[in-house]
Amino acid sequence: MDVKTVCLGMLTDGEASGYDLKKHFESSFGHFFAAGYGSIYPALASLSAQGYVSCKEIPQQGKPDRKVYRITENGRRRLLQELDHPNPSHKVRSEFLATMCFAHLMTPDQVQTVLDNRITEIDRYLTMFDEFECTCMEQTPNGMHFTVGLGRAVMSAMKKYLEEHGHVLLENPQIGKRPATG
Amino acid sequence: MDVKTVCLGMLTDGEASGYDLKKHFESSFGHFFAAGYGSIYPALASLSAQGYVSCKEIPQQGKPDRKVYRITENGRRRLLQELDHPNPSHKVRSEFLATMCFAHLMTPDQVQTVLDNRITEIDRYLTMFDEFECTCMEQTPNGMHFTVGLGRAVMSAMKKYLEEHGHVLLENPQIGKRPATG
DNA sequence: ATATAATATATCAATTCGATATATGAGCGG
DNA sequence: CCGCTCATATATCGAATTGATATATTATAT
Repeated sequence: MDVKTVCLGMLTDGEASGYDLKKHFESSFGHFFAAGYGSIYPALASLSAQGYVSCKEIPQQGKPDRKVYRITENGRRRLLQELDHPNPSHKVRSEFLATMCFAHLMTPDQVQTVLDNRITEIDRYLTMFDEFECTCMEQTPNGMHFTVGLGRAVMSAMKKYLEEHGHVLLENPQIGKRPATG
Repeated sequence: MDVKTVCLGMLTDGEASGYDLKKHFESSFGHFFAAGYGSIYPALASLSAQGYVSCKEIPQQGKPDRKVYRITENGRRRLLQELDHPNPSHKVRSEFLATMCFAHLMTPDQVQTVLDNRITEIDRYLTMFDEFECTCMEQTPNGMHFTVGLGRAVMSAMKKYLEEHGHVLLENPQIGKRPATG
């Protein structure tokens, strides 16, 4: 399950350009599967070369031609194959938590700032989730509601934990400790 | 904050080889910052070339020489610089959630298997967290306890959500739906 | 006896990230 | 009306990362 497969899945909802897909990656998929142009455009080119999507070029003045992609029957079959994996991964890459591991090397002010900013970001996500539920259509698949709900549950738990336990990182600041490790 | 910086941080706890660091990445850091040999060894080589760590080669018979790295004063300064970023990222890359977005294209059996396997994996993490708290020393920095606690809070919330809402993905299976998108 | 796991380092192709380049129209403030 | 930012739209590129594989030996389990 790479960017290619997620693009393919998004195209089951109807034809779209790379630019359109990027907006999906930013909004509904943003909290668990980010992708930039540097991944999306090569993905679409590759899918097209493999015959999993067809491409319709719509000329525009000023802007580059708009390339609209549509999933093919082969693409649909390929997607079902990719979805048939029993144990898909769920990975976190957190510079935030990595930073907090070394809070004892930072000043309390630095730590507090990082904690505050994380909570602000979580609030941004929670707002985004609310907006999604307000603006989405009835035919929006269950899976989208499910992932947004899970995002909300996880983000809320994280916020609560930060508010309740963040203070332990501010206690006994020990900068410059460990004068002789060996 | 890349693998290089995290390695540098780990080395503030004492000297270690790439192999040793890999074990840290698998255990205490595993749930929020995974890294494989393909990242760790080049990172250590680069840190060494930049003078942020020193390297002591210990010959061994049979196995390759054990290379033990130690953080230098320059490295310590560099680490503090890297830690001085107010808004470190926290990113999720979830093939699991991406798959669940397309649950309506899968059979209920397939979806159930994926959900079950995710819960099993969460339980593995929760066990790992318990073991960490049992086996860690008194001088273990607050930050490590904090990140493990946050991991536990987040994983528990996720498990609860899966148990309470997973069933919505099994309702109205609509495989082969959308016969004419255009 | 055979297979697997642990110790230990290293490389490589494929993938992804993050920034940048290009080109234009719309809207807004000074 | 000039300049600024934002939105539209595609594309590339170096750097970082992933995941697999190679090598070599000993210890443990089947």
